[in-house]
Amino acid sequence: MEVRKPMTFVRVALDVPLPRLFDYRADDATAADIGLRVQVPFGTGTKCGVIVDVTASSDQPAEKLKPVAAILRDMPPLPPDWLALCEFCSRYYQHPLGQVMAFALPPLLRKGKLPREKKINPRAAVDTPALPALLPEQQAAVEAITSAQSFTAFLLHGVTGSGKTEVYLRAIDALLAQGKQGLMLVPEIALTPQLEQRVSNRFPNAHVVAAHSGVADAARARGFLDTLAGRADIVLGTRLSVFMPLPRLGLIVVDEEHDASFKQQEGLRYSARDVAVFRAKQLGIPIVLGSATPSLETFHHAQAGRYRLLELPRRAVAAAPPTVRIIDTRKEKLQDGLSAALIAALSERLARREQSLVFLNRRGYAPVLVCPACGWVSRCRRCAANMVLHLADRRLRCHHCGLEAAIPRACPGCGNQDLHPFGRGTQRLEAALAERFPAARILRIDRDSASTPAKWQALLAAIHAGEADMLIGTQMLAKGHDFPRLTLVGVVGADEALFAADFRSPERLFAQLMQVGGRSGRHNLPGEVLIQTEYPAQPLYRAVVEHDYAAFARNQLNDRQAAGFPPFSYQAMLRAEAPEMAQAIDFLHAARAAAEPLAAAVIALYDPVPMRLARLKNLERGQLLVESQNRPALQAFLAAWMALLREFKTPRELRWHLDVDPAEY
DNA sequence: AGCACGCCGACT
DNA sequence: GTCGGCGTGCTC
Repeated sequence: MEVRKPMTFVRVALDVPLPRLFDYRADDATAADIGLRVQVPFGTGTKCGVIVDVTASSDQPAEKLKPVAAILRDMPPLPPDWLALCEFCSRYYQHPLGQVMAFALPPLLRKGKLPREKKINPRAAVDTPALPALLPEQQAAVEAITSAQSFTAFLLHGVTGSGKTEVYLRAIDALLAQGKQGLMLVPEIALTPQLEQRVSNRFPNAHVVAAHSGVADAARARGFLDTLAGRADIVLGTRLSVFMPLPRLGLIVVDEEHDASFKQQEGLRYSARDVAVFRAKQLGIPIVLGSATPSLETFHHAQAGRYRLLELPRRAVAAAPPTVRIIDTRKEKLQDGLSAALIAALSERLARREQSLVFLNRRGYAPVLVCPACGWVSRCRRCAANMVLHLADRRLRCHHCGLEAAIPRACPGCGNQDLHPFGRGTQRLEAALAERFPAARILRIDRDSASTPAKWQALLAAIHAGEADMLIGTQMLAKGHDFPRLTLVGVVGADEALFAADFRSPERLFAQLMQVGGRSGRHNLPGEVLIQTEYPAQPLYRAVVEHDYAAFARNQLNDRQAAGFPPFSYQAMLRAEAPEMAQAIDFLHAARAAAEPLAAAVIALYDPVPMRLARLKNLERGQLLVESQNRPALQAFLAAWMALLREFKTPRELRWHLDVDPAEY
C-alpha cells in the first residue's frame, strides 16, 4: 500500500483585525521555520505574515487550506521569547496577534522586504573614557542592579541632577562586560540625540542601535536585524523599542518611567513600561525604572516590596536644589497675569544677566475669543472645544482637530466689532513681557515656534549661546534640558490641573512642576522657582515647596485608595465613536448589557458616559469604564466580553475599541 | 481592515 | 440598456 507523506501546516499571524491565526499547507516546513516570515495568498491578494507554529493538523478542513506562496528564509527566525512577548501583548491588550507583530516589526520587514545591504566600516578599538566619580548612593544602586541574578524590578528614585543616567550607564557597562545586551527606553525622540551621543561616547566600542519613529525605514530595519542577530549591544529608543528582539538581553532600563508617552493612545494601546516589566520577568533579568517623580503605580509596588527602591536623594552636580516659593495671587491685582513678585524676580535676573523661564502650558495668544455683547465664543464646529486665538499668524485654530479659520472682524452672532481674547497663552505672555521688558531678549518655545526639529534645534542653540534673557515655554521646555545660566522659573496658570476630571491630573502636574523647577539653579548659580496660585494651601504645592515626593505620593495614594482607583484597582475602558452621541451611548449600553452575565461579583461595570472631549473631528464619543481589584478576573472577563462584542452588528459609522489600563479620561 | 459580490438611481 | 452607489460578508 502506498504510504502517504503526512501533511504539514503552518499557523500564520497576519496583519488583519481578526482575532485568529490562519493555517496554510506547507509540506516542506519544519519546526525550525517557526518565527520566519511567510508570504501567503489571502483573499484576492497575498500578504506577509509570521509563522507562529508548524503542525501536523489543522482545525480547518485540509482541502480548504491554500499552500503558502513562500517561506522567507532570508533572515533569522524571530526567537521564541519575541513571539511570546507579542502573544502576551495580544492577550493582555485584546489586540489581534498579527497586528501586534505587524506593529512590532519595522515597516520594511513587515512588508516582506529586507533593507539594502550597507557596508559597515570596521572601527578601530577606542579607549573608553575615564568614568566620573560616583556618590556612595549611586555606587550602592549600581551594585544592587549588577548583582541581581534574576528578575528584579528596581525603582531608581532620584531627584533632578542626582545622576540617574550615570547609574544606568554603569549598569550597562557591567552588562557589556558579560557579553549581554541592554535595552534602554526613553520618553521622547527629542531627547534621544543627546542621549545617543552620550551613550556612544561612553561605549565607543559598542554597537548602539537607535529605535524610534524618527529613524528612516531602512535604518530601522537594519537596527532590528542587527539586534536580532546579536550584533547590537545596546538598543536606545522610545516606546516601540520594547519590541526589539534581543537574544542576549540582560538588563532593561526605563528612564522617566512615569512619562505618559510610554502609553500608546491608538492602535495597540500598550504601556511600554508595563510591557518592559513583563519582558524582564519573562527573561528573568533585572529592570530599572528611573524617575524623580515615579508613577504612583510604580511607587506603590516599591512600597509593597514588589519592587526594590533605590534612592538618590542628593544632587550629584554642584548645585543646591532650587528654592520654591508659592505666590498667593488671590489678593493681588495681576498685571498681564503676572504677580509683582514674579515681575520683580524677572527684573533682577535681567539685571544680573541670568536667564529666566516662564512656564505656561498653553500655547497660542488666548484660549478663546469671545463677544462681550452677545456671548458668542470661538467654538470649533468639529469638536466640543474652543478655537484658540493665534495672533502671530492671525488665525483661530482648534488644538484638537487642527481646524483653522480667519479671525472674524465682527462677531458672527451680533456684528459687534469689539471681540475680546479671553485668558492667556504663551504668545500673549510673550507680548506682555516684551512690553514690560523692552530690553530683554525673549524666546518663546512651544509647538508653534518649534514646529520642526530644525527650528527646535535652532532655539536650543540660541538658548545655550546665551542669546536669550527670558524663555517662555510650554512643557516642551520642561524635559531634560540643562540651561547653564537659568536661575529663575516662574509658573503661571497651573491651577486648573488641580481640578481636572482626570484623577491622574495632579500626578502629572506634580511631575511637571518638579521637572520644570529642576531646570533652574545648576552649575553654582542658586535657582528659584515661583509658582503663582490661588490655592496656596494645596498639599500638592506644599510638596513641591518641600521637594517632598514621598509626601505627595502618600497623599495621592490615600485619595486613590479611598476612591478605589488604580493602583488599588485595575481598569479597562470601552470607547465608542459615531456621528451621533446616541449611537455611541446605545452601543455602550448594549455592551454593558452583554457584559452583565459575564461579570463576576468582582467586576464593576460603570454607566456609559460621553467623553470629556465629547466631540472630536465631528465624531461624538462615549466611554464605559470597567474596574476590578482582581487582574486575572478582569482579564478573563475582557476576553469573553470582546468575543461577544465582535459578534455585534454595528452600523459602519460606529467605531469602538478597548483600552486596557487607560491612562487618560 | 480590504475587497469582493450584490441589488437600485442617473447617464451615453 | 450600464456605470456605480455603498450595504453585508468573508478572509486559512
